Amino acid sequence: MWLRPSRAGRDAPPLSRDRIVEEAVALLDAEGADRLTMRRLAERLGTGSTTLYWHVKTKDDVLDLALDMIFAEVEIPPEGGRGWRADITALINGWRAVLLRHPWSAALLGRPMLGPNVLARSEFLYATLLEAGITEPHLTAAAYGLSNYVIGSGLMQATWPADDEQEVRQAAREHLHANRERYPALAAHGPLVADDDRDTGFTLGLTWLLDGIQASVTNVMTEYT
Amino acid sequence: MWLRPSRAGRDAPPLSRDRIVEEAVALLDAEGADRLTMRRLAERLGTGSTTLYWHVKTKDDVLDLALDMIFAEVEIPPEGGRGWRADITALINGWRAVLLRHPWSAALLGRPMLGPNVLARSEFLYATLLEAGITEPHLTAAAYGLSNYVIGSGLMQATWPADDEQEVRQAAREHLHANRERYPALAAHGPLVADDDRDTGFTLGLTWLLDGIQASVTNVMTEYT
DNA sequence: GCAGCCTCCGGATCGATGTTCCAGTCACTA
DNA sequence: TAGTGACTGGAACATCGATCCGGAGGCTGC
Repeated sequence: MWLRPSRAGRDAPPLSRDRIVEEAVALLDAEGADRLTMRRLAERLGTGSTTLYWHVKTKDDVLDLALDMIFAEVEIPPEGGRGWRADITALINGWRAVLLRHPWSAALLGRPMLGPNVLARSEFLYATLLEAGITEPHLTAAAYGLSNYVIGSGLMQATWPADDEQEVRQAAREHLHANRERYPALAAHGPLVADDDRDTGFTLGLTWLLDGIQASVTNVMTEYT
Repeated sequence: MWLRPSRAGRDAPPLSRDRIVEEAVALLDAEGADRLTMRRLAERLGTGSTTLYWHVKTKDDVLDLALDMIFAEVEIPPEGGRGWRADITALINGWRAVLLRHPWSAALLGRPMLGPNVLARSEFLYATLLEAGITEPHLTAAAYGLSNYVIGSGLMQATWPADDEQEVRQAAREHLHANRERYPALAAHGPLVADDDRDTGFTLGLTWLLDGIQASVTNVMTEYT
C-alpha cells in the first residue's frame, strides 16, 4: 500500500493513445502483423490488455493509427522551383521507402486511409499535379496511377522479401525450376530479382508514368530537369 | 440406421478439395473475407468443420486455393497476330475485371501466389514481353510495373467501393468537405470518383505504361494497332 | 473536511475462431 | 470374415478481440 508507486510516478509515463500507437509500430516492425495482439501490446506497455480499450475503441483503430503514423516519415518536398516532376518523384520514392521499411504496412493498405498524415501527402500530390497544369481526366488517372503503382510495388515486395535466404524465395525458385517446361519464360527471367534490380525497375516504371503524365499536359512545362 | 443416407447417395456429392474451394469462393463473394470461417464454410458444405482439415491443411490453404481459382477466370489471349500490346492490354484488363468481381481477393494479394493459374498468366505476360523484343532491365520493370499497377488498382477499388451509398464513401466525402481548408485540392478534385472515371483513369495509366515499355524496345515493332 | 464526479485501470469473463485428438463409420480387399 | 485405409465429426484446447464491472486516484464544489 505505502510502497505502491504513485500514479504520476516516474516509473512509467502515463498511458496515452500516442504511446500505444508508438509501441504498436515498434511491435509491428519487430514481429510482423500477425503477432500484434492487444494482450502482447499491453504487456509491452506494462499495463493490462483491457486498459487499452479506454484510449482506443478497437484493434482496427490501432492499425489505422499505426498506418497513419508511419506516413509521417514520408517527407513532403519543400516549396521551391524544382519542378513538379522532381517533387512528385521525391514524394513517391519516399512513400515507397516507408512501405519497405515497414513491410507490415502494405497488407494494411486495403483499409480507408483518412489519417492526417496520409491526407496531407495526398493533398500535396494533387496540388502539385494541378500546379503542373494537368486537367481531368488526366488528373485522376495520374493521381490514381501513381498511388496504385507504389501500393502494388510495396505489396509485392512485402510478399517477396528481398532476403535471398528466406524460405519462401527458395521454395518458389525451386518450384519454378522444377516446372521450367511449363513456365519457360518465368523460370528464365523469373520475377525473383535482387534488391537493386527492383529499385531500377521501380524507377523505370515511374519514369514511364511520369512521361505519360507530362505528355498529357496541354501547355508543356519546360522548367523540369 | 436404416434411413441414414448411403455414403454415395445423391443427397450430396462427396466432399473434395475442389468442392471446398468452390464453396469458399462463393462464400467470399457473398459475405466478404472476414465472414469466412472454417465452421461457416463447413456448414455450407453440410459437414462438420473438422472434416475440412482432412482435405486441407490450414485455412490459409483454402485462401491460397481460392485466390488461384478465380485467376482461372482471366482469359489468356489466344495466339494470333494481334500484337503484344493488344494481348497485354487484354490480359491486364481481364485481371483487373477479376479483382473487381471478387473484391476480397485484393486483400489476399499479399501472399505468395504460386498456383498454376496465376503462374500461367504470369508466364504469358513474360513470354509476350520477350516476344516483343523487350530486354533487361526493361523486362523486369515492365512485368513488375504492370502487375503492381493492377494490384494497386484492385486494392484501391476494393477499399473504396464504387457504390455511392456506402457509408465509408459518404463519411470520407463529408470529412474532406469539412476540412476543405486544409485539403483544398483533395476536396475539390477528390479521389472519390465514379466508376466510369475510374475505368478511363485506369486505361490512361495503362496506356502510359505501355507507351513507356514500347519506347524502350530497341528494334521498334510496327505491327501493333 | 467531505461528498460527488470524472478519468483511468485491470481482473474475470464471454463468444468466436483455428486447429488437434481420437473415436468412430464405411467401402473395399485378402 | 478379419482387417486396412480413406474419410467423418464431436469434444476439447489455446488464443484472440471485446465487454462488464468494480475499483483507485485526483479534482471540484459545498
